[in-house]
Amino acid sequence: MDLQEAKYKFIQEWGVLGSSWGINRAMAQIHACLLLSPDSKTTDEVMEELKISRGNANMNMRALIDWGLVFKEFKPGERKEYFYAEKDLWTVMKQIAKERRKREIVPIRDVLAEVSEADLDNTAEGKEFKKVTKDIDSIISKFDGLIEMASKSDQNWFLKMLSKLVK
Amino acid sequence: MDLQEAKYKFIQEWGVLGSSWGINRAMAQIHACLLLSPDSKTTDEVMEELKISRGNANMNMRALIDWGLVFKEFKPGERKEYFYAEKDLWTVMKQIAKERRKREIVPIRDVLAEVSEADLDNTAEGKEFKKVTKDIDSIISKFDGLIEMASKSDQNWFLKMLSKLVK
DNA sequence: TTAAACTTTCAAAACTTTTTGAAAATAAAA
DNA sequence: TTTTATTTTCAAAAAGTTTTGAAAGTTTAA
Repeated sequence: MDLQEAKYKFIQEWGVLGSSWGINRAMAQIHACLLLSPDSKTTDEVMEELKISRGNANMNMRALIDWGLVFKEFKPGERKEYFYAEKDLWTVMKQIAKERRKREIVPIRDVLAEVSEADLDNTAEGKEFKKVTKDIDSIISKFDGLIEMASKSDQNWFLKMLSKLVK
Repeated sequence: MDLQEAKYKFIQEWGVLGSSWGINRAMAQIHACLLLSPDSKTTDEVMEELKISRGNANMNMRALIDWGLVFKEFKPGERKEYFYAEKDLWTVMKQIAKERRKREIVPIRDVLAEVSEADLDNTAEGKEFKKVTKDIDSIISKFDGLIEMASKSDQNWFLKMLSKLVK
């Protein structure tokens, strides 16, 4: 297997993985493509490498910038914009965690807080509802705390902790 | 807010959350519906509560059984099948982690192992490829180890650890 | 200015996933 | 048996998502 083939395989699989995490295929593939590239790339280069349209490339590149995973760069004497990915994987993980926290944890916790105010009667159903939602909130709040800690910690804190834990 | 309204809100939001985790809305909603119910429910009851078709209910109920999150029950003298959800959230989390490991971690690790065999030349691109894929595998292998540990541990091990960690 | 290079937008098309519902299969009762 | 209750399947429809590409917008250079 040569580099081109290896790159192709990895990019494809990164796209598949992205899809099962609610990130669209093109976005994940652009991310993989930039991650693997030693230099920053233009929209045209990405379009060419992934065989996608300009609109698609532009849209998802901007989503990646929005997620804090990709940055723009301007080269002197060049009119085109260049893009490069955050390479430190600890930082990448932190960014993704932060972003998902905002999109997923905050909304569900809001709903949990809202329904905890509900005026439930003392039926079996009411009790079960209270118990289950309380349990869920307790777990989610732990993850939330973990993400907050991770966001603030500067080193590879979480990864180092994981290493120790897993041995 | 009364119980019905609170249940409705929670079920809807659980469906939304599921979607961004690659679990389809109906499957997540059925799960929520059974989680909240003190008793097991028939397909018809679930169809009625969530306003979904028989085919949809049947299909997703079976997917939940497949994931090990829901079980069938037969009641004496009754022909209908009853379904109930695993209520212990630690067990639910373990099951989900196991299932996702199989579907996501294993395939990407297979590809990473495959491409690590690639015969890369000593270019900047080749070096970057090696570095990035090695980094990713190292992180994924830590998560993989964590999930394996969690699957084997019987108590609320992970949640307790999280509690200590987060304070 | 104007023209050229480039980026952004967005409606329509292509594609993917989910849902429906009726028919087929299965199981239990009469 | 035959009938009835129930579950399963699956093709087609609906819904949702992603992608395209051409037109509009923006920026820079001449």
